[in-house]
Amino acid sequence: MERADAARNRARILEAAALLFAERSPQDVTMDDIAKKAGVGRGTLYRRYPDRASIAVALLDEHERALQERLLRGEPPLGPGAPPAERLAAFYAAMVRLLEDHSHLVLGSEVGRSRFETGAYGFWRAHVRALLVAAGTPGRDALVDVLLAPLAPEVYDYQRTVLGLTTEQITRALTRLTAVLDG
Amino acid sequence: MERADAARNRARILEAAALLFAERSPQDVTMDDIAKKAGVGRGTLYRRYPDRASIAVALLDEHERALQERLLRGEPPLGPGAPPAERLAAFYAAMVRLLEDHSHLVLGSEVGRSRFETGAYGFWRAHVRALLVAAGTPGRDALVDVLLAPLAPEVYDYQRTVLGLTTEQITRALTRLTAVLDG
DNA sequence: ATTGTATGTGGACGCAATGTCCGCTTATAG
DNA sequence: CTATAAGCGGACATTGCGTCCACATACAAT
Repeated sequence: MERADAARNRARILEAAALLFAERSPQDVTMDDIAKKAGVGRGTLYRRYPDRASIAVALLDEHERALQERLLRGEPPLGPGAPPAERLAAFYAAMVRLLEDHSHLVLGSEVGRSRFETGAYGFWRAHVRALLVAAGTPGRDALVDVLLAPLAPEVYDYQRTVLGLTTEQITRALTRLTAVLDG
Repeated sequence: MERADAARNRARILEAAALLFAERSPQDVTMDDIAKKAGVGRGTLYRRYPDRASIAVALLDEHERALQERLLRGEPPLGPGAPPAERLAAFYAAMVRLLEDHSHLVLGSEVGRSRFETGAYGFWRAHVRALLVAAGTPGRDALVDVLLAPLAPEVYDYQRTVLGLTTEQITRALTRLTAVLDG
């Protein structure tokens, strides 16, 4: 059971981190910045969150949970019921929304390899793999990560920020990937 | 024109870096390690290579050039002449070889966003885009990076190291992506 | 209420790596 | 042989990380 002061500080930390992540590039936010803004000491911060990524993950958590819930029990085509290809397309569209709405958080949490070690990646992976099974697509195990790769925050950020593509263009391109299901 | 001692030191630095990158994880190799192993001072190292990534890029350069040459002027299906889908499949196979043979270098050079800023990425991008144009595929500009995303070193490394997939499995999965060309 | 104690706090501290700076050295040209 | 531009190298300041521990405080048991 969590003590009252601990709970208060956790809330302060998350709030401060959200503000800082929103106002500047995630890797320019130091653990010290977060501690200062939250009004807690360095040790208190490290007690719960060993690094920046874990804070961003905590902040993302609720949004990701909401999407996961819709994937499991929501209406088709996102939820169960629709054909696999349509469900995959709906999943892509939803992920683009998530990336767009919380790009700063996602960039803060999932830099490089750490992306694969989050629980969320495991969930997306299981979901897409199930769709591949349902569609009877061979070579699932390798195809899953291939299909998830374009959702890497760096890729999305590059497409949006550097190339100046719209969310619609990206969503359409991702939708074309559903062609690999039936083949 | 480059002075003799400068050329000697450049060679020493690259050789030392190659050894170090081969023997341990790239991010565990510090600039200081490289300088020490090369027998040069810190300032000498920084004079040419502002960071680890630029050294890895230099080391990768010749291998990438060789592939680029084959893409431009080599035999089909890698070089010009074959249908776009086959050329894309051949490109994927060649990139898997490159990633496999030089994974440590690639991981050292292209962590996260920096991948998109290398000249090599620009080349791969132009190549794949040309294939999309040749195939008459719509939505090129967004599709290019989607098709290149699974070649991100982190993704490949995750598939090989953590999931334990074979190069064949990965190549086959990538080959399936060529389905998006005709559709 | 009081007190005991487990839990939590906070900032000082040591460490490791970065990138810069500048006096010294050396290659090369005339 | 000498002038000089280019290159060298290591000391230094800086920055961020993660730990540690003396102190504080919430909560429960009496």
